[in-house]
Amino acid sequence: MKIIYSKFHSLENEKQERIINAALKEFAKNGYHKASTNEIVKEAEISKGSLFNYFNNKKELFLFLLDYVANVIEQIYDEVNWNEPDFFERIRQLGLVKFKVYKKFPYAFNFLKALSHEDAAEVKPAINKLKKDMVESGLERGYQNIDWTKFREDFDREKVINIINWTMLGFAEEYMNRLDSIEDVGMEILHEADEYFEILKRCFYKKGER
Amino acid sequence: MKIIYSKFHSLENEKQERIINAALKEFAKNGYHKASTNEIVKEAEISKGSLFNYFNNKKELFLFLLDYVANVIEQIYDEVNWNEPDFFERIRQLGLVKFKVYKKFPYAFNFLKALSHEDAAEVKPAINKLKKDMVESGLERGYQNIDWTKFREDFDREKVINIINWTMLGFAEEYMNRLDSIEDVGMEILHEADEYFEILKRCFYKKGER
DNA sequence: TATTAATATGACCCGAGTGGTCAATATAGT
DNA sequence: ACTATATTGACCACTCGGGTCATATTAATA
Repeated sequence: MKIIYSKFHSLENEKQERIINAALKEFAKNGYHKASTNEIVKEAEISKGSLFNYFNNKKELFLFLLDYVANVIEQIYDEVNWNEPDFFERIRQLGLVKFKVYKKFPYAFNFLKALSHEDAAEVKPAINKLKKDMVESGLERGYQNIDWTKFREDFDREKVINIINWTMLGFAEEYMNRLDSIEDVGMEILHEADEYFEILKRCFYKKGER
Repeated sequence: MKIIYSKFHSLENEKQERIINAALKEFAKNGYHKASTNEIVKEAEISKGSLFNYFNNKKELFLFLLDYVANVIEQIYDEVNWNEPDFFERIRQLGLVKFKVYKKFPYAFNFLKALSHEDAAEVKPAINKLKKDMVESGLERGYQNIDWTKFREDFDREKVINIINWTMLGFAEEYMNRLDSIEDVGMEILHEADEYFEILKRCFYKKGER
């Protein structure tokens, strides 16, 4: 049975986002149990009473976030062109869409990542369901339609893919650390990422491929 | 002024390690403020009274750990052969030594990493000092004596180094996630890492270099 | 504008958990 | 046997947790 959270949804958008971001941040940082609703209402600039008016309790708030984030991810996947055959162009697109999400919900990915270490029994089943759904709908699409013939054949493909992904992850993290605030990520990040793509292409594509 | 913690140091080694690891784990996971001394004594299998006998209070315990970890890192650096000119051999060695430390203090690196996000005012100055010292003594040595002529010259060297490092970091993390417990890391990890080195060498070294 | 309905507020509740203490106990040394 | 040292965990004062609710503020209706 699906809960509708009508109280919350009839709020102005900006307030909704403030609450979502505050909650994502707090849960991501501290996990379900140690996350403080006091901290959330302070960050979201609403009163305690309001929060518990929109969501009956902490657990409902958390479950709402799970669902919300799942939808956001779903949306990301829908925006990507899964027919693009060039591997680098594909992850570039994925990066771009993720970047847009990041601007709106800076803590969504941290929240998602933290889920894997979550051990609160009350929310574990919901988390496992989310994971299952994401693997099914996500990895299913995964790298379909990619033109692997562009790649050199003398390397283990899985390892090459890992190197490329870890490079992007490492770059993104290092880039974030360079900034003072998580909020002021600019478009420059993509230019710099492209320079890494350029190197990796020349390493892993056959000569002459672009 | 340096505190000696004589009470603690006259304990049997095994007990010292149990306490250190329990404390590192708790602080790494929860940060200074939210770390619980109750949790630490439970994990270390000592009584509350004992902990506060060895260390007068939470802050002293934390400062002790800072100092201890700094020394461990220092030791790592001393074990590495800084004359080895081959870049990959060098970080392989570093990995090996880190691996040894990891077996003894599984949470030391998590603890160190968590320090950068620590915001407890009571311990901030000590953390900053540690960071300063580590950058000075560590990055100083850094990549000295490396034979850079082995590398292709048509790539930006800094970016290449980043790719290699991020690959190793990504690999290590992925490897850890594959394991059930942080404790059962085996030597196989090095063999698998070597396979990545092989790929990266063929990418970034000039033809014919090994 | 007066009245009602809907929202938003934060002081307050009680239970859980905090860092830290200390009289009582167990162990070791002589 | 006696003393000195090491260890224990019940206990304390206090903070902070999720959640409530009477009151205050705003919006809607007339």
